[in-house]
Amino acid sequence: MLRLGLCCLFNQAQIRFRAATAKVIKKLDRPGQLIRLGELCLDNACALVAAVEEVHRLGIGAFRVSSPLLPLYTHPEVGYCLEELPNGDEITAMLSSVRVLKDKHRIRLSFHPDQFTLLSSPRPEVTTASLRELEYQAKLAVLIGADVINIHGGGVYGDKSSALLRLLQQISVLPELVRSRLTLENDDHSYTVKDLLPVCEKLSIPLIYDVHHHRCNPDGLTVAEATAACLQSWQELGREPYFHLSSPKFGWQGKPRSHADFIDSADFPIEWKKLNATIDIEAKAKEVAILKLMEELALPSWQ
DNA sequence: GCATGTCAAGTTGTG
DNA sequence: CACAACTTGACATGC
Repeated sequence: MLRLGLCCLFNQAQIRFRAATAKVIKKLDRPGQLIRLGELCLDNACALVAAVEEVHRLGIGAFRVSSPLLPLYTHPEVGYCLEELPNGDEITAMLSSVRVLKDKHRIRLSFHPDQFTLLSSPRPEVTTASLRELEYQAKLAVLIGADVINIHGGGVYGDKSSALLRLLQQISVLPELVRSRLTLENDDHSYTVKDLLPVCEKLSIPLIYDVHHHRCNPDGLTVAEATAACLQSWQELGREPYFHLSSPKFGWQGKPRSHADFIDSADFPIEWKKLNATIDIEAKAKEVAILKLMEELALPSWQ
């Protein structure tokens, strides 16, 4: 059976994740910082519990957790670990309850580190910071029971084959907690499914197939072929395949890259309908867009 | 209250 | 060269 996934935020439901800027946190002394950050973390852990409850209630089967769930965790100056926070135990307990709840409701959780997390950069400081971020997300993934940390290929730096070699090398030496969750996704201007497949195959890393990116940045493969490649990469690991879907904001003329509020059901690859898989829906209207798409395509509720 | 400017980070493409 | 886009606005500030 197919399950659709919500990305990070809600539209209608009153569930909000809090944020902080380093500039403001830096004005506090260290104990003050840890108190403030601890409050934000606990609020966000509570919001994540509410998020899992809410997607279950709506019949949505997956949720992408936003990267700054623990704000500024990996910041070079104000970064911290849970053990340092005065309410660290409480936060850890709340995150564990997310795991229990998502198991109970069979909700799949994932992470998608943002654009600064790259494993193909020739700059060591970029790689170091990316590793730190990936280790943070893996630690969080263990706590809440997320099985996916998904990244893009990153930059090309004028030479794609060298960049792919660096990507391959960096992934191959990742700590197991990260590597066992890491996935690669085709993006909309540099790395296609065709580019990433050899890396995925060599490393036994699954591929997340984003059909919208594929349509923006084609590689000669058909949607059916890219779908099959994605399926195989997951199924040989005995894991549930993962896809991304969105619709272009201004149609396919001009610049189709930014995401529309809703999904045009014509953009849904019909061959996906019969799969056992997760499809993250990237649409500005969030859960409202997912419910609309489920209705239009007569997809069953995930409960 | 509400409008507005700012926020850790990388890379690419557009105007 | 500046700036938007990327998976996503939220928060502090000033009126």
